[in-house]
Amino acid sequence: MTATTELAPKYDPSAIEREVYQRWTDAGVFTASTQSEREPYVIVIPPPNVTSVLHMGHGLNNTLQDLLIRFQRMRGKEVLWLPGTDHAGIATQNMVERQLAKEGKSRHDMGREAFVERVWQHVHSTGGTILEQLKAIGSSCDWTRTRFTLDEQYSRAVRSVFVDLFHDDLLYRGYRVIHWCPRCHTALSDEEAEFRERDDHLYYIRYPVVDGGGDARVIVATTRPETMYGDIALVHHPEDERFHHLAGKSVVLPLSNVPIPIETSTYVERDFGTGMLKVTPAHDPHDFEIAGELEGEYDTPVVIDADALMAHDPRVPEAVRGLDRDAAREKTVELLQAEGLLERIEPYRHAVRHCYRCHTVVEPRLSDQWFVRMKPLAEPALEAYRQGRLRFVPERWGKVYENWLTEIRDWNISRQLWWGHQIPAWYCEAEGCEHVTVAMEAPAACERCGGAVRQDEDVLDTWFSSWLWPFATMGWPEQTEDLERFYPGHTLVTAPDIIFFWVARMVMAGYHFRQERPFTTVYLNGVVRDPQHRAFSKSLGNGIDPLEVVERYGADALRYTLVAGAAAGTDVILDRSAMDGTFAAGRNFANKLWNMGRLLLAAVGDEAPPPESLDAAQFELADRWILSRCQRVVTDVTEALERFRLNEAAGQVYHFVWDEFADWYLEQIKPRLYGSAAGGDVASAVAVHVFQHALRLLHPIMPFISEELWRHLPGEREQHLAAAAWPEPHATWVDEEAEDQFARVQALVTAVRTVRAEYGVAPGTEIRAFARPASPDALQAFNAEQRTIERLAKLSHLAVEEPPEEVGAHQVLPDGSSVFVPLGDAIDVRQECKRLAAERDRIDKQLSGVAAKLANEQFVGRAPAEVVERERDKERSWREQRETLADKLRALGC
RNA sequence: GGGCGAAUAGCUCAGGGGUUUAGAGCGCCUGCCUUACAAGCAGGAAGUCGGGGGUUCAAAUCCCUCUUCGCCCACCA
Repeated sequence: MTATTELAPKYDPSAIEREVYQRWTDAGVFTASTQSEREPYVIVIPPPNVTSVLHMGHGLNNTLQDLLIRFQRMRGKEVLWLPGTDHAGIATQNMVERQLAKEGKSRHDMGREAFVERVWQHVHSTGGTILEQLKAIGSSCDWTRTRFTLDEQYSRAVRSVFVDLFHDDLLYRGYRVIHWCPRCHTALSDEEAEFRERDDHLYYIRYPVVDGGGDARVIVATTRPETMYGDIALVHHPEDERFHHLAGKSVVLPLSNVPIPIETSTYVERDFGTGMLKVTPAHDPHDFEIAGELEGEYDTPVVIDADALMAHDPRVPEAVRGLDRDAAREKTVELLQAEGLLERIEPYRHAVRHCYRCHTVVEPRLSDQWFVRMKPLAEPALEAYRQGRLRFVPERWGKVYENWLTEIRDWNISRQLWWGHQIPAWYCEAEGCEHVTVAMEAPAACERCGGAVRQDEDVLDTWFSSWLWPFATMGWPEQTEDLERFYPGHTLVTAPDIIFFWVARMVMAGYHFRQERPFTTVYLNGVVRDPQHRAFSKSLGNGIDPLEVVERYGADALRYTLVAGAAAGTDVILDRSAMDGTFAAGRNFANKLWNMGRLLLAAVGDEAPPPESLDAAQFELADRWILSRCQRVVTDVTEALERFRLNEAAGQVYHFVWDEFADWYLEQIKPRLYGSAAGGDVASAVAVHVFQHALRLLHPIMPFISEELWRHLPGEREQHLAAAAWPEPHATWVDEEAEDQFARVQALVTAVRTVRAEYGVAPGTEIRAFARPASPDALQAFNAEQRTIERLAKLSHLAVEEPPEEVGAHQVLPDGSSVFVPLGDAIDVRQECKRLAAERDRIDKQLSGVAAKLANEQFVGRAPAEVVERERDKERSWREQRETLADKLRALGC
């Protein structure tokens, strides 16, 4: 017999988690094989930033992935959960630049090579921390396949994609206005420039009309007066009659004193501002487009530089040159006012684009960048969704995906950074030859003229490497065994905020480069928030560190809380100021499991035969009941997991294990286990069997404690639970009769307990009870389980017969049976009368409700027969209860 | 401007046309240190399911509308 002392009375997760994890990795449980015959199941991790540390969002996301992975592994799939990290261009570069700033240096002081070397150092020293932290929450990734988006092999994949797209004319170099972060000093894609509401002003500026006679003015409303020095024209809608008298005229650009023409454009909204718009092609993407459509040649004066400082340009007044854009705005307004050219200023709230990394207001900037032509790539990705080959859970996110792909615009992939994949394009430096060589490796010379070449200094958008993650991690473009075996994958688990950045683009890349979707289901987990529904963030300090939770409550408690608290795709609210309350359910549950394990270890021998090997005739009602319940729970939990109803699965195991197995079954079999009743071997065999099933069902959610208990219990302990088989329901053990009968036993025991509690019968006092069964089934149940009932309800005597004429308490059971507990002097007759009268009134209310329903011909005529029948049963039950109560009241002489 | 989601017990949330009397965890109240577990056991209180209207024999559930929160998208400068 295994000594109980092996397990401490309180579960201490920190004492076992590390070792358990070590045993899994030692045994290679997480390593996927390309050789097995099993069906594959693949998840690629959303690669966290290489320098990041684990936060609760990762905790939730990876717990869910691990749950699915462990579930499928136990179901016999050849499972691959591929881990890795992302080089995170802007984020990582910014981080290292901040370090340099503390040393009083900038990356420009060091030069590109030294800076990149420095970033690598940083990555090597701190990078990968997050992967270690994932182990602490139990993530069963295949660590032999860890990848990084800047690995040499991965870089080849990225370059290869660039070259392929270029040759397919899906990639081009374009000169246009893009989003520029003046702080990060790089271009951003549309997705990376996030809109944020901002309180601003609308400035109404007077532009004097050239030869307009006297003081003719055109008034233009703008939010950005400082860009006016770059104006090349004013435009109004061609059908706007208010301005027809100005046809062919020009205005003087105030402060710059250059004439600019008045033109027309259908782009202009007549109702906004004054109906006249200033065109600043270098500093507004739409103005750039308008300018392109205007007749004639126009310059595109650049009046704001890369640092968002005003240019030293003749158009810019001297007093404004070199000011940053905000100061320039103030100064410009001041100058306009001085010249009487400012009509008025109105408060104005609008959405302004900000850098998604540093939240600086983005500056539109005219420049050369590389773009991916997205429309053709989006087609198959859209088709896949519309034809149901790609599924979203919850479904509503599919519409978000579809909408974005439908409205898709070209993707700017150039970043003016040093950290990342340098663009594999080489420009010819020979005079007059403007040829661009795009190739996997540096060409020795220009492929057209043989002149010297210079590589594009920019790097690629981080997402231009991560969109290849599902296959570049498997060795693509080489045709590897992994690729053969594990692509396409199956489920992607991620947060909805990167549907555009990542999910949609992976689908596009998957179809374009592999002619196959990268996964079939996208499960979107929610966002972790605080009780005010604010997302966790460092600046707010409202976050909870998952590792602190692991330390205090254990990884399983963390996982249980996250899984049980996250219905498909809904946000998870966690309260930092109430850690104990937040994680209590998981921690308490783990402790409960632990103690159930202790009980079984103490009571059960070193061997427990499978219940099938026992003589079924020896099974008592409780045995048949728990075995039957167990089969149903296996079915329900399996189905819930298959349907991604993860929180329901968690709830089902929890309630089965705690409310049914522990509170009823284990309590019921104690006399048998302790030898005071016969049938101990049957009880322990059934108990171990059911508990083992529960541990299997629980393992994907709470891997550590389930594995540790599994190891101690008799059974297949030589095998890791992580690699054990998922249970199959045994239809032959489903026993509805036993479930019904045991439900009656439970009801009767509960009724007596209620009486004891309500009438304050001392816990030690044994009492008598008289049951009046409502049906032969009920009678059979009471008779069969008389001893169980007596024990669990602390009865000295249970009689299934007419109760004596005595004062006592009366309880009605759900099936209409009733129980009477004589209480003699313990009862206060007047109090009891009051209590019973209140009870009678309540029943009358119910009764009249049901009666009214049944009197309604519409209901009886139209509702399904079973519903009507149920109502009839209800009425019968209430009526009986009513009569019984009336008897009781009479007996008491109320 | 368009779209999506949420509003259910003190708190955090499930549920989703008829399932006895709407559920869970935490918290609260009462009684118990019953030899697996006080991180426990037993019992209990607590909700007119955000407001209003509608469809239906039947609405927390479906439809409309309003209010309040949150999110996403968007070229009226």
